[in-house]
Amino acid sequence: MSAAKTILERLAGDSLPDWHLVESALRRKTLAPGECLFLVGVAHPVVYFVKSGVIKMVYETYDGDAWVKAFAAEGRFFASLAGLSPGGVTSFSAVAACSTSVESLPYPLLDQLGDKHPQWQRALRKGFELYGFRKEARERDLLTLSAEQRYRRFIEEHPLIAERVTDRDIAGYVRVTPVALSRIKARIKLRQREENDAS
Amino acid sequence: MSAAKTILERLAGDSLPDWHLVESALRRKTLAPGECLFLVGVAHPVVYFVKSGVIKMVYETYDGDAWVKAFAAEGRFFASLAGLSPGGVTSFSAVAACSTSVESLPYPLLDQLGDKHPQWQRALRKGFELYGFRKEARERDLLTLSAEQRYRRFIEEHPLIAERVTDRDIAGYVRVTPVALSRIKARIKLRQREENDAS
DNA sequence: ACCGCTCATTAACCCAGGTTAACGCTGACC
DNA sequence: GGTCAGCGTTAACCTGGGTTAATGAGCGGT
Repeated sequence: MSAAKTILERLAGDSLPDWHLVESALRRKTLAPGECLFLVGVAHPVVYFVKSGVIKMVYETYDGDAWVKAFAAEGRFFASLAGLSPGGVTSFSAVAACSTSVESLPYPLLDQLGDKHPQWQRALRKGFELYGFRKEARERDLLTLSAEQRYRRFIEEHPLIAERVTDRDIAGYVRVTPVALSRIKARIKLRQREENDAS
Repeated sequence: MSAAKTILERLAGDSLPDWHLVESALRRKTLAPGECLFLVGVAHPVVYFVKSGVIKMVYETYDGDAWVKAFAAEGRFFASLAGLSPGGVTSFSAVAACSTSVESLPYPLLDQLGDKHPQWQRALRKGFELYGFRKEARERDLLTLSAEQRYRRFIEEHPLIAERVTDRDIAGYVRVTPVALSRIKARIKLRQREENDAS
């Protein structure tokens, strides 16, 4: 069973017709740590499904900084929305944060299936709904939490990702430099020690 | 012609069947500056369409800070995605940033229409797609730009909103305190004056 | 005209995080 | 085994933004 099928049927809440069309369009790819799935600024109307490992989605600035928009681990799907619409280009790069294997589907095919079958249209709508929902949560964290709070939340909510990616990438996700993250970790450790001493 | 119809048909790229059902469910509301459209944490499966004015979507933290997630001016639609799904509650509050009039539709009706007509399902999907697209841009700005850059971009891209809302709200959107925004503005003005003197 | 309110600005002080650089560790490659 | 590169940590210094407080401008209410 492909990862894509599991993920899409969970979205649809139903089995999906014409699956053979999808099956033959499905591509599998394995990436070594640091290997690039797609670059920013290219036409790339493709949806990815993560089978194992972790993909990081990265924004790069002119001055060479790289900030991590999001991680996607097993069971997640993702795409650059900007790169899906005709004529659009990706707004970020996708890079393997550790050994990772993914499946991919061309978005035009999904779009066609959506026009043909209500189950597919529904799956796509739910997909965008979920995607928007995640972005909303991320946006809220960036707006309302401090750097230390964002770090703590990430460790709590994604311990399995945290142990597989470098601190450098975690820093990029928390939106601080690696140096600052190191200080934050030291601060937390210090406070824990103080609490233990007090008790 | 209602604002909702214009916006939804633009999304669908088509005319929408069963519009009379929508028409009778449509509610119009006018808000004074500072008046609240809905509060955070309530079940509120409603989609809004802005006819005139500006709505600000606000995250409030425990310690009383209020950060502006987004503004919606005429021609925009919005909703709390978290508040749309059954059993979910809104993740932010919506408040009029100036005199504003809006139209609203219950989401369950739209969901039903989506199951019934492909044109509606398509409109909804495009709606979520667009919503996600906007979040993606906002997320990128928060990750990759400095406070000053975020301010400049906001002024450039939304001059018509900027002139209708308070600096306090702009500060909340840029994610700095009003004091810091004032300093940023002073810094920009100072630099402009220096440039003029040099020439 | 007066009051009271909110908003924008400015100053003073403080602190978290950015920057640069040094150091040690580990793991890949020869 | 030796070399080299990248990572995480720590220290020193600097800066942008948070905090608090004072001031003044604008404005609705009486």
